[in-house]
Order: sequence, then structure tokens, then C-alpha cells
Amino acid sequence: MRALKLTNRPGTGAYNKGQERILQILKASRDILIEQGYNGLSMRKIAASVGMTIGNLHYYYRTKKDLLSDLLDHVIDGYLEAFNVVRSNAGDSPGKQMVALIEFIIDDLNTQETTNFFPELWALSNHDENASEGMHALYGKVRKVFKELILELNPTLSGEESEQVALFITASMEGLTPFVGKGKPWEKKLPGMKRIATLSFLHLAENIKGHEICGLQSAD
Amino acid sequence: MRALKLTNRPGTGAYNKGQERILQILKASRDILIEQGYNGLSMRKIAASVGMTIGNLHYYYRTKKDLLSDLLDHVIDGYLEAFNVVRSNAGDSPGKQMVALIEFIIDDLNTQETTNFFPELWALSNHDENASEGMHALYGKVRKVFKELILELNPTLSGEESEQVALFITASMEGLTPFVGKGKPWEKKLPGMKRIATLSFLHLAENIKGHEICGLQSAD
DNA sequence: CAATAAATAGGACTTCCGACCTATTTATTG
DNA sequence: CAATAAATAGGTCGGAAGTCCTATTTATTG
Repeated sequence: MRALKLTNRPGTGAYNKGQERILQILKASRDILIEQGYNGLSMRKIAASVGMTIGNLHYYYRTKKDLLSDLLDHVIDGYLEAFNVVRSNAGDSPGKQMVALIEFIIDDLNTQETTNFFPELWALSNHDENASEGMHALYGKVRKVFKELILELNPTLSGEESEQVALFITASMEGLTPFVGKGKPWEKKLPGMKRIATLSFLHLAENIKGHEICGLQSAD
Repeated sequence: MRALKLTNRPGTGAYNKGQERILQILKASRDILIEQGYNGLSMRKIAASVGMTIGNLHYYYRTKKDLLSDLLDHVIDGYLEAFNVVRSNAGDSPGKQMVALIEFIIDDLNTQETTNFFPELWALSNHDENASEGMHALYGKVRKVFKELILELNPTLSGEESEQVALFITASMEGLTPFVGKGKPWEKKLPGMKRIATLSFLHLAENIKGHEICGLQSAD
């Protein structure tokens, strides 16, 4: 069950047809965003792709900004759902859970959607407050899971310290996107990156000491 | 000495004034790209920012595509120059050189230019062949340096293996951009990320074994 | 079936965009 | 200073963008 705000027009989506239309709009928008980037995303293209008129599209979304907001929420929700599914099926051991999540995230880089969507989201987040919020909400939830797993693997860490390690690990994986993503020059090295990542991150989580992170403005 | 193609119009930039104009155009374009994203970058805005007419701007750059190409080369060249300066001043020990480069790259994330420019570049590279080429040329040069340092730190690795470790390390650092960059929610954690990164990457480079990377489709 | 609201089509308006063209002015050079 | 090329201003064109408005059609509900 997805909990979308779904436009901000009173009445829209009350009938079944309207509900379906909104999903069609979001799917078409997502496809265009992925294939052509935000720069290539226009109300006219979306309407044409769905097979409706611009007037009708504006009946569902008064402004492009409203549509983008719903679109980002929609896509982000999809990722969170998939992430939670993987987490649920990853067994009990924190080590195994962490490896499963790392492998899922890195494998997922090799999809056209992820390869193209996230760089677009990062760029948008630099100039769009709403995109920034959605993006950081997503990553915050992912980090929270990693933070807790790291705490189990390394109980000497404080919550703050574990969170920083989680930040480093999750951010690092995202950085692989423009390099080993779908169609990228190092796409074929994705398995190697997965091995290095699991190895390196697990070692980091298990062995890092708190004082190695938070050395508050220490001398040389 | 920068070696820019500088437009593709015969004659342009022959006089001193023209040379300066081109630099003004590139600087204005860069500022707008950083502040408003590629979506907000238009010939009219650039012309207005420089204080010239659109007609005059088109005299220097026939198309927006030409301008973007020169702009990306311009900015990328700047980064490469800075990177090479740091490398030259980092001493002889491969370990120290690597730490210096890691610290430089991560510190640099905390500038508005880097924070905003690179996500824009990554997104562009998904839909613009020319942007993709320039971007991967830049990262290729950075990786080459890391690859050689890693080989010195860990002579048991093959060239191929060292390159993959370099890929992982450099990509990981880039991933920090949308999180600890200028104005980002975790900006204040940049020093912590720097410590974790140096620690983790140095350990990785020194201790990883070749078979841990290239386990060619081995069984479990 | 009538009433009501949702969904749709089609157009119109304004703004901005990239690109082009033609004089005119400015700088350089012989 | 004259000749030549560079640099500039200003206008124009077609197109695409977002937004809005008004009928008209369709679906739901009492």
C-alpha cells in the first residue's frame, strides 16, 4: 500500500479511472525522467506519453512542481519498499544482514532506473528544497538500518559514531553509481566492486574504534 | 597554461578582448550552472551575466552544445590542475601521497562549486555523450595516480586488481558529495568522514589480496 | 433517471528559449 | 591612415515551455 499525497487538487482520483490515471502519469514521468533527465521532462511530453491532453494533465497536477514532488515520493517509496523486503529476508545475523543489504544496493546500481534516477535526484537536491527533503529522508531510513547493524557488530561504538560509519558506508556505495551503473564504462567490474565493498565495509564496521572517528580537533 | 579548444568559430579570440570575453563567458556559465543547474543555464542568462547581447554570445559559441562542451572542459581542467599540484607537493612516500590526495579530495567537497558541479556532471553524463567523455577522462586520470600508489603500497596486486581498488576508492569519495558537501545535512561530519576514509582506504590498499577481488565467478 | 462531480479535450496566452542575420563599431596590422 | 578582420548590438523567427480557461463528455450516486 503506497501512501502518496497524490496531487493536491480536491476531487482528483476519487473515481477508479482517476486513480489509474495518476499511476499512469507517474510511470510516464518516471520513464521520461530516467531516459531524458529532468531537463527533458515536460508536461507536454508526459501528457503525450500517457495519451492525454495537457489540459487534462493539469487537472491532476496544477503545476510541474506538484507533479515532480509526487513523482519523487513515488519513486523513493518504491526503493524503500524493496530495501525493506531485502532486509526482512536477510536472516538474523547482523553480519549477514549487512552483507545482504550491501549486495542488494550494489546490484541495484546495474539497473537503468537507479543508474539514471539518483544522479538526477542529487542534482535536483542542490536547487530544489523538496527534492532535497525527499532524498535525505530516504537515505536517513537506509542509514538507520545500517547504524543499528553496525552497533551490533561493534558494541564499543557510540550511537553517534555508528551513525558516522553508516554515513560513510552508504555514501560510498552511492558513489559507485556513475562508474559501474548500467551502461557505464566499469559496468563489468560491478562484481569486483561488490566484493571489495563487502570486505572493506565489514572490516570497517567491526574494527573501527570510536577515537579514530571523533578525534575532536586533535593536534597533528 | 590552459589548452582549451575555445569555441569552434574561426577567428574568435584572436584579439585580447576576445580572449578575455571567452573567459568571462566560461566563468559566468560556470557560476550559473553551479547556482541554478543545467536546467537553469540559458544563453540569455549567460549573455546577461557577462553583459553582452545574445547575438554577441552566439558569435563566440554557435550553439549551446558547443558552449557546454567548452565549459565542462574548462572546469574539469581546473580540477585536474589542482589535483596535480597537490600530488606534486605530497612528498615521496606512497602512503603519505595517498593520504594527501584523499584529504584534498574530501576537503574539496566542502566547496559550493564541487558540491553542485559534480552531481550536475554525473546527471549530464547519463544523456550527453560529450559530458560523459570529459567526466570519465577526468576520473581516469585521477584513478591512474591512485592505481600506481596502491601498487607501491601493495606490490602483490596485479595492475588490473590495483585499478579496481582505485576505482572503488575514488568512487567512494565522490559518493560523499551529496551528503557532506557544502550546505548538506552532514557537512559538519566532513572531518569524521575524512578520518574514516583515510583509515579505511589505506587499510584496504595495503591489505587486500588479489584473489579477494578477482574470484572469477567462483562457487560459494 | 436525474443530479452531481469527475474526467477530458482543445485552445489560448505569455514567456522563454536557441538560433540566425545584418549592420555597425571597434581593434589590429601593414 | 587605410584596409582588414574581430567584436558587438539589435532585431527576428519558429518552437517549446508552463499555465489557465471553458465547454463537453463520462462516471458515480441518490
